[in-house]
Amino acid sequence: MLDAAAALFCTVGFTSTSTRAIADAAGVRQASIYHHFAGKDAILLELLLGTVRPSLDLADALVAGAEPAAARLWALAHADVGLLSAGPVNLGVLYVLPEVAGEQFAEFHALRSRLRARYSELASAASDDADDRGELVLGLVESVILRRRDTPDLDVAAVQDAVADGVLRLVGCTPTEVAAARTLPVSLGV
Amino acid sequence: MLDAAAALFCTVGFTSTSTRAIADAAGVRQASIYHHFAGKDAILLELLLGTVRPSLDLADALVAGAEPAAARLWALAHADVGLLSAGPVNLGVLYVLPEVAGEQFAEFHALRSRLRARYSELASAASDDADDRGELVLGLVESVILRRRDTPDLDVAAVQDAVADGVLRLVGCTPTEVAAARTLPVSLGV
DNA sequence: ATTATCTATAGATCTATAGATAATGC
DNA sequence: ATTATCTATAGATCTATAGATAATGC
Repeated sequence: MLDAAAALFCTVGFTSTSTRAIADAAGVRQASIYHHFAGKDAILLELLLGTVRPSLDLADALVAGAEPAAARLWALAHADVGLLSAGPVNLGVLYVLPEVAGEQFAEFHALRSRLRARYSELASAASDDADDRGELVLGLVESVILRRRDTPDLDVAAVQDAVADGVLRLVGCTPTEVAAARTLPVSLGV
Repeated sequence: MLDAAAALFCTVGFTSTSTRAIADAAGVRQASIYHHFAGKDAILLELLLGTVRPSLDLADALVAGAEPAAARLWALAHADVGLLSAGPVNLGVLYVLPEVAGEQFAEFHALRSRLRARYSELASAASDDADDRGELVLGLVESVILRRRDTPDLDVAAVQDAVADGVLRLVGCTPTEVAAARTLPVSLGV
């Protein structure tokens, strides 16, 4: 049911997807949706939480790590790009839906805020500059959402490397520092 | 009518906005919409084209410019962040709507493809590296869409500078080169 | 004459609930 | 006994068209 909804929300759109369409794709009757979810909003919330929670768990672990900050930031960006690029559908597009601005999705926004804070912490630790570049860095990572939309068949591994390297350049690392961070194994990374 | 639709599409959502809601906001009757537009899709297309055309015009002009590539890239990123941040509503969110993937919006996608190509040209010219970093650069620029969504009251001028600087770091410019590119006036820039 | 707007409406949805029936777990 | 599913439907939309009326341009 969640899988069916995810596929429809990401291709047809959230509001364009009727509860009947979800039910048909999931092989149940329309009314059965309401036994499991309060409504379409609840389905969307569950999908959103499912995408941000793994990122936040990893970010929490990496922030507490002992490796050089640049290496941890590289690992986080690399993993998040992987999460956003993986899966049969581009769930990231759901972040941007105007409908998601509503109060019903406060829990999702709270988690995403925490993820943003983790990026800021790592970016500051890895940067020589005083500016907070966490926003820029998260922006570059999440730009794979639009990128995947434009080019559905991305070379995921290549994009992961390119974005993670770009993140380090963005916070001010020199090419030498970037190369060092990539080769350094981060125990908790992916 | 377009303004009313823009505001509703960006806040309520595209499919959630009925032709009646647009008409009410514009102060006309629901049926009158159909005298000016074939339907809601046509309104959305017009809005999308209106956001990408100014960017593309400037990009075309800058690609043909004679200033150092880094300065031209900085100016383009700066201006595009301004365009995406300006205006009463965050029109950029419309780019990501699943509904926009359809064939009806081919003209928009064609223009956006050309803009992407311009970014690639400038990024290659400004970079010492062989990789095409145009995608990363455009991604960083467009990340202001999500950023504006999370923080509606951005300091536009500060974000413009921060993103444009970030773009140059992304293509491999040193801090000295970045500083040089910012101070150099680009005749066609904004 | 042309363009813009209006009223009224056909026809097609869509959400969410009520109430019945089947399946499952203790 | 509880959980999951079903059928049927009320009530509320929503889009797009037909046809009438007003405003505008030559």
